[in-house]
Amino acid sequence: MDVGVRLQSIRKLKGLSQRELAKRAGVTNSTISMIEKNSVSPSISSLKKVLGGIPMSLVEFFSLDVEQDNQAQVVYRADELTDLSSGAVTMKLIGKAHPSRAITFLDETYPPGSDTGDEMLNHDGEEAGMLVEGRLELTVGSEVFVLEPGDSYYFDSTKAHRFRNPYDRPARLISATTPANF
Amino acid sequence: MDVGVRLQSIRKLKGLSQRELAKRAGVTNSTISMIEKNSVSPSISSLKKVLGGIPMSLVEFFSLDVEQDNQAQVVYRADELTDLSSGAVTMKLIGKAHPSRAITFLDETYPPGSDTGDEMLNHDGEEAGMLVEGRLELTVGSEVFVLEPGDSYYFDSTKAHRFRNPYDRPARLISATTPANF
DNA sequence: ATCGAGTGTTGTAAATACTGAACACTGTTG
DNA sequence: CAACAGTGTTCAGTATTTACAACACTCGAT
Repeated sequence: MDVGVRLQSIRKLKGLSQRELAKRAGVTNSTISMIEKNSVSPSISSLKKVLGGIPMSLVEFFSLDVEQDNQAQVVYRADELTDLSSGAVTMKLIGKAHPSRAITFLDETYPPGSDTGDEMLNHDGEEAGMLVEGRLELTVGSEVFVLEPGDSYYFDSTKAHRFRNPYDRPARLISATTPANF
Repeated sequence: MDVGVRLQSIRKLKGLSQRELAKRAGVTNSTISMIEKNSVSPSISSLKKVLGGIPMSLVEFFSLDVEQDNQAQVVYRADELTDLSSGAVTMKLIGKAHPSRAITFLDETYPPGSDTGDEMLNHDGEEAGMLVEGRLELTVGSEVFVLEPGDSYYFDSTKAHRFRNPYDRPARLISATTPANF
């Protein structure tokens, strides 16, 4: 985890000295010194105060650890996607080389008659997508929508949701979910 | 922020008692009691220990505050998207009704000859997309790729990147970025 | 109704984090 | 070189957090 190293790199990135950051944050320079040297494990309240001087939220701060993956494959040809299909629905994942990815980006095809059941409620995360071909029925909570090509959606993954294709042509959907569930 | 309330609701959601969570986490029940009552502000190390008993990461824990937005618009028709175009490139944002969204989900059109400059390096976040129509040139770091319809990409936003359409037909791209920059 | 096992909430003492002031080290200026 | 303004580190004292143990309470079962 290494809170100290992370804080130090952020601080230097912003071009701040320990004293300067300390003044903005309302703590002493020694506090920052000790945190950066990992000689203490700061309390939430003081870390929050410190980050307030940057400024940066706790979420942003802790999100930075995922950011060290690199050198991974960038472009995936149409035939290189990872197949995650379950049942009739074809789901292809972009970014298989990113082990700790933040986004699940999918190319999904719903053949006529296909259906995802209600999904679990996920207690975090959001979901967005755009229909590229065909027509697709989307249920979110108690609302039902019919998507046409070019139509899109955005909702909290906490809400119960379901995709269904009761039409006679396949529907193709490009979607993004965060955080990654797969 | 209210760390206490959040911890308590997560713990109850998992069906754990203070003592049960304490045992799994390797702390005492009184610690958890006091944290939940906000009578102390736990240190990072102890909060991490506590969350380890759930289990849940610090990122997940702090991400839960954003999750309270609800009742927002779900489906956006093709003509309802927010236009974010800058210069020649047409960029349409899905999910304008989500003020604190986690994903920037865009429908982008690059006319022949268009180009995004090198973008700032963003020190967090990831980026994915799939080409739907036309051809498009993508530069990431020192590598150059030509995307065909159905081809996709995934990379860290920290890397310098640029999109360019030197061809004679418009290119249409669907992309997702996290965290939201707009 | 009492026992037992569960719950969450306190005191007090030990452990840990934070402040304030000193220190040692750089680079710049006169 | 000396004075200075900046840097990060360290140490003693103070403030806060944590463990351990006792307490009060609820709920079922004997």
